[in-house]
Amino acid sequence: MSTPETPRSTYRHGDLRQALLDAGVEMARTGGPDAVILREATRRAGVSPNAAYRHFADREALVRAVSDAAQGFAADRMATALAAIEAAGDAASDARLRLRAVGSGYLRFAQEEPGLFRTAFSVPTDLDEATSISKRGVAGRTPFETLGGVLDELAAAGVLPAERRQGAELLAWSSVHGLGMLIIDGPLRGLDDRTIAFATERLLDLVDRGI
Amino acid sequence: MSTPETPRSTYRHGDLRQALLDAGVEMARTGGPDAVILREATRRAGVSPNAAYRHFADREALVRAVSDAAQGFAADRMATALAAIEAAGDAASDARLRLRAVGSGYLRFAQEEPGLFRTAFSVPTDLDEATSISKRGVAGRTPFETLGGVLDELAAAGVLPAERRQGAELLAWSSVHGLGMLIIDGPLRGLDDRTIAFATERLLDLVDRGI
DNA sequence: ACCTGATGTGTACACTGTTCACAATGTCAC
DNA sequence: GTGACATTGTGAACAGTGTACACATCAGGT
Repeated sequence: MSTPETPRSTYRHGDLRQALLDAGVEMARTGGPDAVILREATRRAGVSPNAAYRHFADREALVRAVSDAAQGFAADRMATALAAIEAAGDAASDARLRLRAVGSGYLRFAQEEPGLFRTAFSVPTDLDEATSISKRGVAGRTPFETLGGVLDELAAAGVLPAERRQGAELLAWSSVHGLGMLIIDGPLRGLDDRTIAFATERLLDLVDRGI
Repeated sequence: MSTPETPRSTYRHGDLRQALLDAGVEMARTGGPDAVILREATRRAGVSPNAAYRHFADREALVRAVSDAAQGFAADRMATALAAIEAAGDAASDARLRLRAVGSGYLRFAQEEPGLFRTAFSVPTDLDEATSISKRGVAGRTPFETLGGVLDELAAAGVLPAERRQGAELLAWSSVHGLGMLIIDGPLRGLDDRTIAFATERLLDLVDRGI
């Protein structure tokens, strides 16, 4: 598991940065940000420990890069959840369904990939970086932008009063994010899937009523 | 800062467990759970590194103890916020005000003591331990119990429909907790106090409408 | 063919958590 | 009292971590 694929004949690695990032993602997947360990990443890449410093200033920089990648994965999960919704009813109820989809995609990601979720969302980042390219999923949007898009739809459909649109990301995100954290390593940890699914539905109800 | 108070003449320390816990709390206050470092705690207590193992199985056990203590502090903050509310109106609006107080106490704690907040609420604990004695504040209640009490008042006053009372802790807690995490080291980190206060009020509005 | 910058290596240091054998002390039965 | 025993603290040691410094190796432009 921690052995390099092949001893590598060339002096240069080729794409060490990416290799370190990939290794970091795998470690984060199993143990969250604290499990991202620099030396182990270099070991998996089949390279000496210090080689990492040619690509990342320090361990924290690596963890941040992993965090960005993890946010991209989260964005993907949200996007697929969105794509699964077929528009049928009027614009208003469609928009509401889509907000729910975003929330449940986010929470499913938390449940299925707790390590990556924690790495994505509990590593310090500033708000002005919430739209940075490195956090984008394959669809080209960050989680923050994905949520924002759905809120725009809600506002356009008249469900969300215009004066409440600004900053609404914050509220929706807070609620859902909080449940995610509590499920992962808060007091709700280890509850069975049915209970979690139920809690998710009720939380989405709350947001739907309160937003 | 990291030197023992006095070189200690007796072989026995006297109350090493508490001394280690206190040191741990101070470290957590400045840097969160990761900053709780076992050797440093023993250093501050003026004792050899291994002495800690007579009182805590390993570092994780120490961190958990610090986490419990931090939850006690959070409970205190919530209790004082509650105490500041003077009952004036009818039972219904009183109960709603008290729920807001609990939420804003929780969030104030997050803002003023981010390190302790993270230590309190992002260290794995099971739900059945949410009422453990070690997490109690000076008023004798854990944060979970404090919230539960106010929700009982809401239900009694008829604001919260009885069929929605069960599990309501989860919803309220999730929302507020999420905002706390986002403020501390999520994308909202470093926002000014006014913005945070505004976000808090809006989030409490959401909970008030949606619970 | 050389120079230069980029990338990887080797050695080394301070620090961490943790284990093992051992020392000092309190406590309790007799 | 006086041992025996359990409790609590010590010392030396080990593996593992992040990181700095000097050095080696190479790719590409002149």
